[in-house]
Amino acid sequence: MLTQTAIRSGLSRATNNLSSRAPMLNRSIVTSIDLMGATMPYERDAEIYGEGEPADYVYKVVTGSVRTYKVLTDGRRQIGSFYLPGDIFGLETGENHSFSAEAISDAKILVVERKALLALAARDSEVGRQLWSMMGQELKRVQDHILVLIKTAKERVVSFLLEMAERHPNGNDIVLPMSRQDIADYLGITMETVSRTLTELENCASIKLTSARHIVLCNRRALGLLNS
Amino acid sequence: MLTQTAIRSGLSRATNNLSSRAPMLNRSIVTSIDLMGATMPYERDAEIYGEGEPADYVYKVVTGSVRTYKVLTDGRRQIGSFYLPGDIFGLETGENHSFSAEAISDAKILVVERKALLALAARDSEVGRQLWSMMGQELKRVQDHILVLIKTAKERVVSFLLEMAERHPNGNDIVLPMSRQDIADYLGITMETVSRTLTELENCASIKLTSARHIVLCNRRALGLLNS
DNA sequence: CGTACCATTGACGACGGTCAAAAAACGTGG
DNA sequence: CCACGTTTTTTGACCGTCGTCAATGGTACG
Repeated sequence: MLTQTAIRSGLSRATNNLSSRAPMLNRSIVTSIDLMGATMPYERDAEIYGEGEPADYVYKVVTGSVRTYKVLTDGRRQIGSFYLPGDIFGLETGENHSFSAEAISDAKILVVERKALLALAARDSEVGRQLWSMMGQELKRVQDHILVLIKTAKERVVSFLLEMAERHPNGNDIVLPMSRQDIADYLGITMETVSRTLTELENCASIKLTSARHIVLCNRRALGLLNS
Repeated sequence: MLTQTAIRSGLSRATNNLSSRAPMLNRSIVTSIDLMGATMPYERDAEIYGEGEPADYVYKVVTGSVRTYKVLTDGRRQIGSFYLPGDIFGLETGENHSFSAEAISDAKILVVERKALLALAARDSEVGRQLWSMMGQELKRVQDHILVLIKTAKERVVSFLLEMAERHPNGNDIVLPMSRQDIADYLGITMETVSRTLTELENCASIKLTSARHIVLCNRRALGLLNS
């Protein structure tokens, strides 16, 4: 696991690339982050940050993937989101992280100081707007998640597949970085139900399970109908 | 139902109270809104705004209460939040409302122009911070809602009761403005299950149903344990 | 080639949904 | 204030979906 100290020393190198006094107008957050951050490696299942820790850094997935989650008192785990390459996560409105974050697979993560980002936003109102809009996207994502959680098990799995296909570069082929248990904890159902539903979808020729982690959507029309 | 025109004419009176050029430093959003807005009456079940409509106004409950909701294609309704007197709602990051809003009971709602609020935020950085923090509260509320939706029916009802008690001024007495159906659509279960669970809680002496809409929490300790 | 780990499948039961009826609460007009 | 009709809530009976527990099958990695 990487220590906060390791992150700091990595950043001290990176932030030298970017004079914090130079004006940077009309530059998008996404490109700004790339210049401001340092890339850090995390291995499979490594914690990136824990729930309740100070949210001093903002993160962007370079390679690999990430899950954010909470664990209830009785041990049940709820996954809040999956983050794929290009996604930004860990940006909070409060002082502390409200979820924990872990690498799903070995991952390279760009780490940026939060205060550097906020300082940039203060100088460049365009960046401020983009921060606001990112919060909005996050809110929308969570609201959509709620709509998934009131559906039947089959609908949840279909929603998940369509969401993943949407976020995936290559059309109907999906390569899942996460385990069945991760999917289950994201959808609020059990691993067994996820597995059963997938084979059921395969039986009605809507999908093809090339391997456990590689799914092909064969009948998007049928999936759309099943999605509520 | 109130028209947009009616809102506008009400506001034209109100905004005259507040010169938009006068500096207003260190004033909280909540008090600012009170001065900037016009109070409008809505009767029971009246629509305040619809999903997808331009989010040109921000609202604050004066009396009565409000529900925000979405209706899925198959008719299922998901209630996003309940808003009680003092609560602010309808603030969006995007241009349009992502939920619909209705008065649960006859209500008086303070209506404020969004752009007036944003203009104020631009001049007064404290107000900007408060807007940011309100978004954060909204995000937290939705995230907590997700955690409720993965629990059992009994736990959901208990969570709901505790949430309402928390937001209520007077200790263990809860007066619910909303119907069983509203509660059900908020918790992702059926009306019947809500009702059954409440009588079950009454049978084990955790609550007392003085009337259908008036609930007394008798054994907070027991309820806390049931909340998982 | 063996050993974990992960995914699938099966059997069974419980929780909660559905449909229907009864009871209670509410509002309105006499 | 009461009688009546309407709406809301409660209760009952039944059944389907999904969770639980357990065994089997598959895959990756040393």
